[in-house]
Amino acid sequence: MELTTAEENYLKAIYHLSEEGKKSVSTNDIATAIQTKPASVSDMLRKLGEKEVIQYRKYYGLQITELGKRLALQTIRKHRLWEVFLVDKLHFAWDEVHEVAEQLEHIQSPLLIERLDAYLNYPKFDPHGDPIPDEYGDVRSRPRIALNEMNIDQGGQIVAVKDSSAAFLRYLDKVGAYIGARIKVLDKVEFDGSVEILVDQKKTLFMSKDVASNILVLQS
Amino acid sequence: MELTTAEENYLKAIYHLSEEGKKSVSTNDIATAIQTKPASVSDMLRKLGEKEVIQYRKYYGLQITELGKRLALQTIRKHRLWEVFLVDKLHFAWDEVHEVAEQLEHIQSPLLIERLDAYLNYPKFDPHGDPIPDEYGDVRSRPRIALNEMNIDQGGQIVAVKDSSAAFLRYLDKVGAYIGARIKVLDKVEFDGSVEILVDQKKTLFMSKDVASNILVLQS
DNA sequence: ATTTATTTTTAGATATATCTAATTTTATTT
DNA sequence: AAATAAAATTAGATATATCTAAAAATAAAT
Repeated sequence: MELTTAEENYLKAIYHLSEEGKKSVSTNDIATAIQTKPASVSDMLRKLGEKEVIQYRKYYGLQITELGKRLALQTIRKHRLWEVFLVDKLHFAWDEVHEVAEQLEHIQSPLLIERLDAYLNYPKFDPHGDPIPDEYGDVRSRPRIALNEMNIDQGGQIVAVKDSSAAFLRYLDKVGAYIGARIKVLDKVEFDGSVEILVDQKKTLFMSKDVASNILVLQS
Repeated sequence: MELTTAEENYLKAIYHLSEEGKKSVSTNDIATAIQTKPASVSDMLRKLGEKEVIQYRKYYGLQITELGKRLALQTIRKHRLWEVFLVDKLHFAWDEVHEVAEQLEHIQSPLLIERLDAYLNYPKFDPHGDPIPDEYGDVRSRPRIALNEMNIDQGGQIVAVKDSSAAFLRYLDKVGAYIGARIKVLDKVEFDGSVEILVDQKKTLFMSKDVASNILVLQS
């Protein structure tokens, strides 16, 4: 089963929206996610339905099929592996990789991905801390918690960010709260939800609730 | 000027056929080279003519323009750099690379190609022995200069070291002056020949003359 | 339960890239 | 030079992917 680049992009968006715990994925949601118009989405949903990567009934909504999930995860796997390559090998910054990976993820060559995976040493997480599915679509996801929801004296490791906008990533980089940093919660201010944390056992950092709620931590 | 993937493929074929010393490139030749029908070629030639990458007069034939040559060479450069990557880094056999490189050559990202070039150590030939054009389409290599001989405000990219002892490489790695890093000379101290440089537009670095004179820079 | 608003879909256009079949132009032969 | 062959182009279709504007279906509000 072969998908076009456009179809892959739609399916990936549908997968992500489905995973976000929403009861159903709307045509409008997809249009927003993919920066297109609802009319185009309707058309594409019909096609994806015919290809049986989603179950689609007009006006009723859609559900991604097992086949669809498998294909979406393959694309996500490729995207994240390329991100690792760009950051680890080509010294791209976190916030520079997305656009390029969006293109690279559509390259068709199972051998290429197999070799790339090996070359990168079978990474389990991308530079944003998101898990990389294996070739069968399995993910080893660990339980993660938002930084602002941790208790005082609890420790852990920053593994991902919710908001991966360039501005936010630049900010994190600047204050030294990189993916992989070991942190510990020193204090929480009830009033505004801000937190004080210790980074790598040396630097203390104050963070607003807004910032902290966008940082995901693997508790230890 | 932006070309579509199809246009890039046609232009590349036209460039190759033109280089083969033939007096003129025929519609049929192109159709054969690109595995398509003459009717499709006629259509595309009109479009390429409008975009001024070729000079085209119906029934008379075509000639690739300077602009066309430049764009074709850029695509060829990308194709051959990816081939080097696939063979040198991912251990593809030389006869397995073509198909994948045909896809990779269309990825749009000047930064990616710049970094890839650096990562591969500025190869001059691909695995088939064909020369890799530089970013201007030239096959000749540009002059490199020792870092301590650059002028203030001049920028460039670290491309090699004279002294490649382990100790020196460790030092470079530690301060973040890796091969491929984009640098700019911020200041020079007359007294001892030391320099201050900006690395990747964020980190400033001081270097003694001894260190700087062992670093070779490709000026931009 | 009607009316109103929102969401979704369809109808009809546009743009790219391709094809087959028909036509036109150029080249070759007699 | 007229007839024939070859090459190149146009006309008209098809397929993908998108859009705007209109219509249809569902959801929300009075």
